Amino acid sequence: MTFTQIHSQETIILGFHALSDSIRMEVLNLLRTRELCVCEIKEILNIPQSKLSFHLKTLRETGLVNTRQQGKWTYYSINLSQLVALEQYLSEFRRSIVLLPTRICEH
Amino acid sequence: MTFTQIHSQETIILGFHALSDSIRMEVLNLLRTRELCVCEIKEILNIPQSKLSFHLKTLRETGLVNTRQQGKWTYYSINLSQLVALEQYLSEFRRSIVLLPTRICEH
DNA sequence: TTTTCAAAACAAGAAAATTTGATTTGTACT
DNA sequence: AGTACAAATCAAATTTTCTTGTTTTGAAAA
Repeated sequence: MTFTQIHSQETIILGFHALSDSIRMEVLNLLRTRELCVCEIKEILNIPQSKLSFHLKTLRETGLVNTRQQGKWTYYSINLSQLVALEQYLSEFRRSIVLLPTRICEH
Repeated sequence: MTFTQIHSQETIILGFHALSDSIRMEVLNLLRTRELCVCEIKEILNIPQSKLSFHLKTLRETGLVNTRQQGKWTYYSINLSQLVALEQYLSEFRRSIVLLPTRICEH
């Protein structure tokens, strides 16, 4: 790769994987304007607690969300920097593209 | 969602899924500066033809690559517009984020 | 029309991700 | 200590994705 790479390719790939699920996307959408605790997300999405926990773990592990524990509750919020990292990866990748004319395979 | 959505959420999710695999990413990288036919990609990546075909299908179905048939060969190239669509989705999503102070769950 | 080669499609098996229900952990309250 | 609730963890079942080897399709050349 010829362009800046702060995050490893593996980190980027895991990030895109985290974004490739509708439940995880819904969670990120909910967190766009405010932090929420698990029980709130669970009630809004109306899914089992362990299922949500699984997806929250994916989002946590890929750095897309932050967590904050307060008493019994755990609050989740968006981690802007990781989102920006993925955005920049795509942006740099796209800018590195050179559209060349058709060619011939030498086989 | 409060912002522009040209592509359906499902299309976006499938797009991110396509980007969440190292072989598919390597293919996209190879296509950054030129189109290549399947046999060329296969030799560069050194993977079985059917395996490559599977991943190329994913890239095709999600609109990330274009194909051009010439004689016996099929040339693959990057579809810029789909890449831009994913980039814009991330960009708009990120810009829609409002970082608010901590709050309290009303449970 | 037979042969050859590129590449898609297919079917079966393997691996990975997701779902489900149950259990555990941690914190606060009595 | 005992109870209650939030949320993580775990194990088993299910589903989806990926891999492998084989077969089929299509285009060109003999």
